Amino acid sequence: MRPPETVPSADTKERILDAAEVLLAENGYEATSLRAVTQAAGVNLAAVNYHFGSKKDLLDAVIRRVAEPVSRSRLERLEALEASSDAPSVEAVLRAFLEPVFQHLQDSAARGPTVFLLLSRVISDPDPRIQNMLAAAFGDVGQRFIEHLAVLLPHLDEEELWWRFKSCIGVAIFHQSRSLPALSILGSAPDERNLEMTIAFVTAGMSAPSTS
Amino acid sequence: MRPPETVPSADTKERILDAAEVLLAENGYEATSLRAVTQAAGVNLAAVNYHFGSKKDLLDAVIRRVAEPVSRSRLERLEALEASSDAPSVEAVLRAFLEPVFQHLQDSAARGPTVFLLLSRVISDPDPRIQNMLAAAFGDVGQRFIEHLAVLLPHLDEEELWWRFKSCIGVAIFHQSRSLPALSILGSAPDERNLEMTIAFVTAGMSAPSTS
DNA sequence: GTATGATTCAAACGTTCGTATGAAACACTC
DNA sequence: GAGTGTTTCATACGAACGTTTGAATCATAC
Repeated sequence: MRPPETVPSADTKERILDAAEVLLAENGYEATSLRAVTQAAGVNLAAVNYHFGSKKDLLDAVIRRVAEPVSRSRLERLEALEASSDAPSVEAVLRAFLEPVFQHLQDSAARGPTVFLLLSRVISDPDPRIQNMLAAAFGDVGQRFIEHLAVLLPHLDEEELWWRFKSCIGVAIFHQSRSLPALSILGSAPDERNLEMTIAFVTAGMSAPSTS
Repeated sequence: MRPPETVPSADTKERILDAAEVLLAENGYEATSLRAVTQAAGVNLAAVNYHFGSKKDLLDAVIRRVAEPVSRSRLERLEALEASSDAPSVEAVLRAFLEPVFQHLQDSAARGPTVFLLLSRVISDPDPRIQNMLAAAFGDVGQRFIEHLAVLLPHLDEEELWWRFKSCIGVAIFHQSRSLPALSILGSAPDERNLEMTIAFVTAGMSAPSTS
């Protein structure tokens, strides 16, 4: 029988999630062994399969835990824009999309710089199982943002609108990755400047004249 | 003794490279086994270690073979711009950077859409060995382009210039990946339109007002 | 305190991996 | 055609992997 007032072994589950988040981000999915995760979490090897079912299900849980607060914050900001009387600017919409990422980065800074490094690793994985996880975790919110951008940028055909929105995501993801460290030699910029530079770039890109 | 007019077993080496390029792009480095590569290439398992030394060295060879024609074409176009009498536009420089990628895509279309999918997989790998491969394969050329952009965009401090150039790479890479297929539902656009949409986006982003 | 279900644990299973080995097959020179 | 260096081949090795198992431990209810 499960007493409803206590979640059984929430501690073990969370320690596994914490360790898995860091190690999956550092090494990627395939190169992260459950032995390394359970050792870092200080739990038994079998605990992963007991609590999550499989390695893939653990990845799914990690992604969901990261995505949920970001998606919620994005929606809140978008609804705040909708509540305003006049139409928002492109920059305001993109800011509502990007700021929650940086905010989550700062909130979890103690856990290390690995929160969205994980997404930069898994997002390029063509495995349909993983792409479905991402679509389930972020897809609905992305759709909402595209609908708003379509109103603000009516001169773009659907194809170019989606292409540009995907470009915005690519920029944000790429900067959270550890790609091309040679291009990040100066990379000690505070998160706030990184956010402003990103918004300036993608706002200009979004607002460029149509190619059609 | 090696007769200089024939490269010994160039056929086996190239068949391994062809198969490895596709499989590494599809599945990533860790999830690609040498058994799958050698079976797809129709050669013996031991041929990889004989011809390349190790799995990492095979990846290195694959990256180099992809990077070399692109880097050479990029440099040629940049030097053509330098030879011109008047200063090139930002768009012209970015076009010199991006067009060789799309050209290589079309040239190797018969091998499948996997040429740069590979790069989108390995570029997010924090493994220093892999990042060093990429830096060796692309770094010098990137440095040359940054120097040109610095002249054309003197109002950007060094940090923002590098950030924006990295953003351009992020956009190009992300679109070559298979990330977020839901955002590519219309993705039957011809390569040429994809190139023009990319150039429009990154030219506007590069030319945005400075945030400092 | 005893019974019951949830959780943890050490140990093992079968599989797959990258790599190494030594003999066979080949290409070439003299 | 004997000799030499190169390439291929079947096979094996040790290690690491995800997962399973069954007993031990814990927490709770009666």
